[in-house]
Amino acid sequence: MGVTIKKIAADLKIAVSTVSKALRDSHEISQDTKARILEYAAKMEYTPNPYASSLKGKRSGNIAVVLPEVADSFFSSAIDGIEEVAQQKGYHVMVYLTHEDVSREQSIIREFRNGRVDGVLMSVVANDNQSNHLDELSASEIPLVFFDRVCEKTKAARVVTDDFDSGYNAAQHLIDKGCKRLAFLSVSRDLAITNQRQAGFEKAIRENGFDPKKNPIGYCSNDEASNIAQIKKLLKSKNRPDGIVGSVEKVATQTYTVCHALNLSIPQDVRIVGFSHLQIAALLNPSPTTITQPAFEMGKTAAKILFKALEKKKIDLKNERIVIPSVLVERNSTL
Amino acid sequence: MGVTIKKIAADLKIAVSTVSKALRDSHEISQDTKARILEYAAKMEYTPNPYASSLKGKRSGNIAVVLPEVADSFFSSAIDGIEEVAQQKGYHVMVYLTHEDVSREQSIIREFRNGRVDGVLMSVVANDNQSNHLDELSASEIPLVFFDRVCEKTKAARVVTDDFDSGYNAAQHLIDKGCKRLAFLSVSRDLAITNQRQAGFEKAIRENGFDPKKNPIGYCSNDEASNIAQIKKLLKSKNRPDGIVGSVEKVATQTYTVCHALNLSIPQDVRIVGFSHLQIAALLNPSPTTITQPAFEMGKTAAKILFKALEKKKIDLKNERIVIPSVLVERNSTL
DNA sequence: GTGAAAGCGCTAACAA
DNA sequence: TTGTTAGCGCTTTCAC
Repeated sequence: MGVTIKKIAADLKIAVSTVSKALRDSHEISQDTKARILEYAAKMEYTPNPYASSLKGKRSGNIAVVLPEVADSFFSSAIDGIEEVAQQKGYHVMVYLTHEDVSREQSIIREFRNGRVDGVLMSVVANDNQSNHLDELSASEIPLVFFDRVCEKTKAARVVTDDFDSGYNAAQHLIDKGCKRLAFLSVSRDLAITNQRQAGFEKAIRENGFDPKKNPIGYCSNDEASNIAQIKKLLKSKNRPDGIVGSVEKVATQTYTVCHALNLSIPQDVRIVGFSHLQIAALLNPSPTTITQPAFEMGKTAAKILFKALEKKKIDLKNERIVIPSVLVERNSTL
Repeated sequence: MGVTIKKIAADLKIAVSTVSKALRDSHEISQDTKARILEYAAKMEYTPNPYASSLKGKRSGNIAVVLPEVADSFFSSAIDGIEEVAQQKGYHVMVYLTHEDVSREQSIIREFRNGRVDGVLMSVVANDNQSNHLDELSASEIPLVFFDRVCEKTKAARVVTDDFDSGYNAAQHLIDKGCKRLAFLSVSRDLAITNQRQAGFEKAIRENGFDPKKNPIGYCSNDEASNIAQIKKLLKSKNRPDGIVGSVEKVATQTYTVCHALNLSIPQDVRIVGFSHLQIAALLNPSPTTITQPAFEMGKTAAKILFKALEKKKIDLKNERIVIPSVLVERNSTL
């Protein structure tokens, strides 16, 4: 092990409690001793053992970020924002990937019960209508903040984007550009955010007097091949849609792939709007019109809320709800 | 707090040590008591406090992954691979971002001195010729494994790709396609991997009888705007190169951006090969020929090596060196 | 086969 | 102002 308080105390022939207090800059300790201790500690490159103090009811200094995946520009940017705030606050970030698997999510969450982390930031898995594990966590003393993919049933702070409006805007944009037959590609009936986006989409459909039956909703999965097959089927159908809203980045890029494969030109044959956070959107062929989500900001904000809860134990943030708007960035896929 | 061993012992009116042993399936404990304890623990949803046992010389169960950034498909895939192995082994992954800043890297590493993590996986910052903090870590009992961006001076296990050969292949591929004047875009004079790639590039230049002076090496930075300006200057010069090797993903996409801005056609005016791990490469305009690095595999392998060291304390892996080859994927940027 | 007790590094009453 | 001591949850000798 490294240098401990005990060793410093022994070397300096003083009590451990004196050292402990000096290191925490207690007013009880004289300037002289404080200086002597601080200097020696610095010289010895003392670093406190975080887990020893966590045992004494203090914090471990670790927070958890639970995500469906990391190979998605939305989530990686969110991590970026979270890590930035955490580093600033002296906290450490643990990353967990659920790969859209509820049972993994459950076992991950359940491991948090005994002090591993002080707080949890999370985006839930799709296809999940179980929320016991989340409710349990929410009921514990460990603060929980949802970001992006929230679980509606569970009481917890949440940071989301304006999903309903974005879905509406995406559809309306396609209609404005002349599309007559839209399709919305969702990923799950159980995911609040895509349901919101879908609801916005449907509102635009109705407002424009379109027939909902002719403007279908497709449900994609976590399996690339089956998504491709499904989108292919959609785009080969007699009544092929001429405008598509991709509710998450993955289905938007998969739609691109299918269009390339079927030799459908974007935007001539099909116009596409995708929810996305791609840095390199401008380089795609053609560059996609996107609903660009404030991923970095959402991560940052979620982390800030969490730290607010961590710093002042009293605050109850369960009703906190922050909405950070997305932006429709027009590019060549909807010319 | 949650349920502790102490509580279980009290409830069952037995000694804490008995409970502890039963939970670790010690042979000292009778089947009966073991069963009774295990059942009760399960019922109470007992989860051990990981940090209490870490204090007793045991492991915390946490490993650190230190990266320059996460918004890069190479690093996010690497995290994916690392997290997969870690979850399997029951370890937890802490992510730290250095943003190419040595001082951040130093303070992050120095925080590892006192038990926060059991082991470290890392890709070093560019522009760093200081390695004291890495040497210190390497000398400590905390095992260290470099992946991708290694520090040559520091003794530690390393997992890399075949950088030299990949650089050579990239240049040779451009030459095969008819390029007469190449450029290599590096990111740092201090980064072993890009230096290796550059050395391979230079070998191809020499072997083909090209004049090194007319096939320049450019050094990009971490600042997007200045890179764009630099690449712009290169591509506007009288002796504009007709073939470019981008040594990391970022400079490759930046080169694309510049070509679009200057109305240079790829591959007619300039051919491009980029080191990259982009999932959606096929969708770019035009689709780029890439040196595709085995990011996921590298992460997995690095993690496996680390766990090998963690499980058997004796092993010294400082000389371990694993090379996982990259693959040149030909697409339309070098037609 | 079970239990009592010491101790990991640190904090916080309480005593001096 | 400084020191003594107990204890956080757990593991591990060593007694019984």
